[in-house]
Amino acid sequence: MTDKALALEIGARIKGLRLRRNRSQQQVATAAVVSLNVVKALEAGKGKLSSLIAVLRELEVLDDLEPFIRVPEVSPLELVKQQGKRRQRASGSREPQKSEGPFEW
Amino acid sequence: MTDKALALEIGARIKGLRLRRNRSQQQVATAAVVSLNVVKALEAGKGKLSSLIAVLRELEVLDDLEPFIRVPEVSPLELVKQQGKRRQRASGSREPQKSEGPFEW
DNA sequence: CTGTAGTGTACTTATTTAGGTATGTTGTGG
DNA sequence: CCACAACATACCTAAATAAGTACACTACAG
Repeated sequence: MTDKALALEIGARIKGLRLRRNRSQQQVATAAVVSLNVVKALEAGKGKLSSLIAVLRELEVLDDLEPFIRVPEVSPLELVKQQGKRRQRASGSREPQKSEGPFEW
Repeated sequence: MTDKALALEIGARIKGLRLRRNRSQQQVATAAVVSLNVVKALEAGKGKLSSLIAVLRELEVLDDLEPFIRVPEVSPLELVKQQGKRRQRASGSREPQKSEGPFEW
């Protein structure tokens, strides 16, 4: 699925949620404190991240995004194994940009 | 949690995912076919929806968004009960938008 | 400790989005 | 069938983002 197609899917989902609640674009826009154009744009797969958040909050579906937000907690015990230091920057290799790097664990 | 705070959380999540894979902002930007500035913006909670999708795809976490995309399927049986018609517009109430409570002088 | 890649901040210009408004089409209730 | 709210499309101006480039700071490998 292309990026564009996914954006359209998200827009369709927003529209579906809105209709399920039987609310007009104008009502949602007003409640989310954005313009009517913003709601139309989002339902067309366009717009800013901040606009998306505002509308999703109004539609009360922000919880569905938490599985993404959630960070796999690392126990304090694991932190010790990591010497209590978390990576703040990438690389670590002195060889500059080796574009493709396998992701092993 | 405010919209702004949530946007920052998402940005932090993106950065965390990137570092977990030990990839630089430039590497992710190039792979996602966006500019370095876009990755920086996203990690700061800003940017467009299309940019977010491109970067999340590159980080291979688009699957985490599916629980949101997923539409609660309605069985064909339920469709019959709904007379096979799905709402295409909101309202249904003949009472127009009661914009603001009565305006008193 | 040192050199440097990675990152944050900042600026310019091009493109996109936001807000406001206007007009035409159509789903829907009555 | 009819009236009208809901929606789509379009245009304008302002604001924000995207892309490119530059520079200062610092985590971190050696």
